[in-house]
Amino acid sequence: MTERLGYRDIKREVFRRIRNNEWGPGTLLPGEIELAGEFGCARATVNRAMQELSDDGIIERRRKGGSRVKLAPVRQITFEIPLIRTEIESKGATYHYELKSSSLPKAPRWLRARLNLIENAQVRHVQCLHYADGAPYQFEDRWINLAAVQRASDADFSKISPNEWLVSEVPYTNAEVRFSASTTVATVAKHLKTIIGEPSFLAERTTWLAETPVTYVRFYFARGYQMVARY
Amino acid sequence: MTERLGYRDIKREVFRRIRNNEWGPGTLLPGEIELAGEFGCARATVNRAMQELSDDGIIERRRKGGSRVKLAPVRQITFEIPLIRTEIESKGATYHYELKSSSLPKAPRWLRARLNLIENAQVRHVQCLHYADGAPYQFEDRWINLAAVQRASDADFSKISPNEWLVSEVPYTNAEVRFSASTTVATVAKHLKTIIGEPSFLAERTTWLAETPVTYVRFYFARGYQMVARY
DNA sequence: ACGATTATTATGTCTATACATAAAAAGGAA
DNA sequence: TTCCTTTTTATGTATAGACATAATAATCGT
Repeated sequence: MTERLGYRDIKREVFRRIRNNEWGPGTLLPGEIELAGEFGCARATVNRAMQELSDDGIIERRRKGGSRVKLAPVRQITFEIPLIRTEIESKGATYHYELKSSSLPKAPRWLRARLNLIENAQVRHVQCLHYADGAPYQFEDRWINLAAVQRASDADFSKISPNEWLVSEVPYTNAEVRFSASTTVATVAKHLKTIIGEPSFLAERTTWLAETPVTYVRFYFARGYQMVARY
Repeated sequence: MTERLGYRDIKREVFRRIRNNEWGPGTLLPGEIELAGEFGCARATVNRAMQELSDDGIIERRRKGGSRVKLAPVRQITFEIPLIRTEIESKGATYHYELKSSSLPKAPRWLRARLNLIENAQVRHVQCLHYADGAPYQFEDRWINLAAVQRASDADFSKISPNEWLVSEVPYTNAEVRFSASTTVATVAKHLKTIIGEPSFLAERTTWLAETPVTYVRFYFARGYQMVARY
């Protein structure tokens, strides 16, 4: 008696054939009913396997057209974006946080443009530093739109970072992230204890709650930082 | 008569309640049977919705424990990594490619260590440049393990980039990608026409076909490059 | 030959039912 | 109490059957 196959087995086997070039790029794959016959399972089981392969960007599926192996594998990388604290602690390092400055200015013009704020809009501006094993790891330069998160005006960021505070206050947001290589400027160099002019990995994030702009933040990483992903 | 609800509707509605803080972080959600009752559909339909919310990192599910809203929304960013040519052309720019150097050296020590190659392993080393609207866009510095891809030894990279050639030769691979901010060195500056010492966005990719190391490549991006993602 | 209509077909999704499995909860022995 | 075993339960997965839907293929009238 043969083993009973689950959708994972089928997914694995179909992927194996694709990887071994038994089914090369562009090949029209057997239909779900045919595969179900071969593997001795229900069509729904094959369907789930193929659906996931499609989600993973391995195959392309069209009604009536059938499934075929993707020609140009527009492969996708997925990065998990944890809290800085989690990231540091998961490396086995000790996390430590320090508030550097905090103010309630009117939003400067460039920020108003970026977040689409009205003139005279008030924001909270916070700068802070995240340490790993006592060494500066990331400098956070954040602007919070008070019209979106009123409680941010009197929140105490000396113990908890604005990052973590916001996650607990406004958990589910849309965001745009930009990664780039920047030149370290004096203010950042002072905190990260790096040299002015050196390359620094920069992550910028703009966040909305539905349509309302919530926050814009720049994360400057210490020298040598690498963002890693596997797929 | 009420509309018939599909798993997308249920997923949307559950997510809406989470976002509106009706179900805050950590909340234990109703069980699948209960939700199926509320929405008037089969448990399998609710199951699919919840499964996807779990994949998206919105909720956490455990057998017997039930589903709960994630405390720290470890949301994930997905970058699409198209071919450079596709990336450039999708911006409406004209793509142009130029081979800069090509050789068949023995793998240097650092590469052997990285790809876990035997001593005296032969590799193909290719340097080339990708242009957008005539301006240097990305410098590609690639090493191909000939033991994994023999045809790479006499492939002609003067017309087609090693990137595209490899995609058609070795379709589905595992890869590790590292992004960082690097200092522009002389050789790269010469090709990208930037200044030595300037920050440059660097992407490194190591690729395996099953267990066999296939290629290691460095992509140096021109000044001002940003990698963008939304979620 | 050509355009419009109709038939066919592979995937998309839902349902009801069943059993599997991990993990919490309850119970029992020491 | 503490540790071990048993029960319970929510999710995980498989199945057969049904209908929906999009897109191709076939047909038909001109």
